[in-house]
Amino acid sequence: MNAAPNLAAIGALIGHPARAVMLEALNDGRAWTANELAMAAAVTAQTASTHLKRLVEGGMLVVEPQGRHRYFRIASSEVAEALEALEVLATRRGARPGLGAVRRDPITQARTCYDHLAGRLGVALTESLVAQRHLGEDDNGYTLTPAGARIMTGLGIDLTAVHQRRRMFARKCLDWSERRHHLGGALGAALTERLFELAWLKHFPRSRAVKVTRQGASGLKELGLALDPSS
Amino acid sequence: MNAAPNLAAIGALIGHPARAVMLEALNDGRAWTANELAMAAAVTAQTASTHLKRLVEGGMLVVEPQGRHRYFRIASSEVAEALEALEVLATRRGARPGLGAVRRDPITQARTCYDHLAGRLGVALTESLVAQRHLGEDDNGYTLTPAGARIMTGLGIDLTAVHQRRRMFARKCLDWSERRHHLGGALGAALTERLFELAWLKHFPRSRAVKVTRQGASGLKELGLALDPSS
DNA sequence: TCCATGCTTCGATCTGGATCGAAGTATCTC
DNA sequence: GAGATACTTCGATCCAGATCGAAGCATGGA
Repeated sequence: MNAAPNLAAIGALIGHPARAVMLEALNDGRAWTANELAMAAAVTAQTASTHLKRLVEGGMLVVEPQGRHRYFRIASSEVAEALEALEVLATRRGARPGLGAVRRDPITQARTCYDHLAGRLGVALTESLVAQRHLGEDDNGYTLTPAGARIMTGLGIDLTAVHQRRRMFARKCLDWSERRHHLGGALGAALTERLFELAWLKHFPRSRAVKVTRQGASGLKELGLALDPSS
Repeated sequence: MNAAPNLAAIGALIGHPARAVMLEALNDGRAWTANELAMAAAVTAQTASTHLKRLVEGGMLVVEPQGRHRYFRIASSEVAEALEALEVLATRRGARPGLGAVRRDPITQARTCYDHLAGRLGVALTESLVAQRHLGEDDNGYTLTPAGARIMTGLGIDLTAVHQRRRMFARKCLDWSERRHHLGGALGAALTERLFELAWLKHFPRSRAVKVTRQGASGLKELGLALDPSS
């Protein structure tokens, strides 16, 4: 049994500029309409339609009709993880944020990587949680300390439900813009979701980029969590 | 900063049939010559040459000249992990081994997935190590028990060196042919390498497929490790 | 040194897939 | 019901990239 034909097919799905833009946009974890994706990719509605059809048939996206609108989103966390792995490679070969430069670009500052927080903010929060000993590190990723469990529960996160999800609990996720780790896995997703629910985070319009709200900044400060990575 | 152009470029590298065959072949962890890869992909040497050049420039492969021969191999474990993540997706959408059928295909039986053992054998050994309590499981992957450490050390594996590698120690790696986990990470790689060194495993010629030698079967049996997954 | 082999480069040919104008279908709003 | 909007399908056009024959360069062996 040879996997190469299907590997090539998946690669080809990702390997076209318009489709890559769409996948990137959808990696904010939200659902987008066909029209929004056409505009994001700077193609006509009919071109977007054929691309989206291929992405759905290829298992990368799922579509939900709501009246005249068709909402597309990434099909699974497996798809997101594969895109993430490719992004790490893509950044290694592409232009990378200068080492010394402080980038002000909203995407590198803070963004959602499907369902968890990435960018400078993602790295900062993660490292802060480690420094405060809310997160430990073991051979395979992060662990949650008793103090960390109290913080999460205090924020309203149901840790039992998080443990029961069929994915890694607390993954060390290599951040493509920072080349350091941010918290992924079920815990990273739960924390990020909760911070959005609390309105401590919100999205820039039509973007993966994320900003910390005023109440978020003060809430995170109270927890002793930093908004900038240590140097 | 938008990552889509580079994402599309990486996808396109993988997304061509001849190149996908080459990447698949190289995922056995060995180095192949340009001619061997041309034959694997059923293209002429000149076509292979242009493809290989693109894969090297794209950071997927590295090349080492040895006299007239040029040996290509996968550039890093990050590349291998990205390919693996895509393979999981690719199998989900492609023809999948029938549930009830017992596949005799050497690739699904046992193969190397870059640097660790996969397929039925990889899953069997992993589950056996878990059943014998040589491996534990935690939130993020596998852990090595004291009994497991004795086994590994007894086999000649330097666990200190394994711990120092900059990658996950003992990863739960979803096997694309079995839809169950096999042992990946630095430990999976070290164990597999050692089993080849001991001549307990050997490759089918020019293939990712792996066979257990007679001494391997008896050595593994002595350790109480199964060659077939439990049902 | 000559011949064989491995590999790369060059240039011409071909094709698969992206693209968009036009048209059609479905849903929404007044 | 009419008009607007969202989206899909159809068909013609175009082009980027794959392909291989030919030629050239590098290495190995007799």
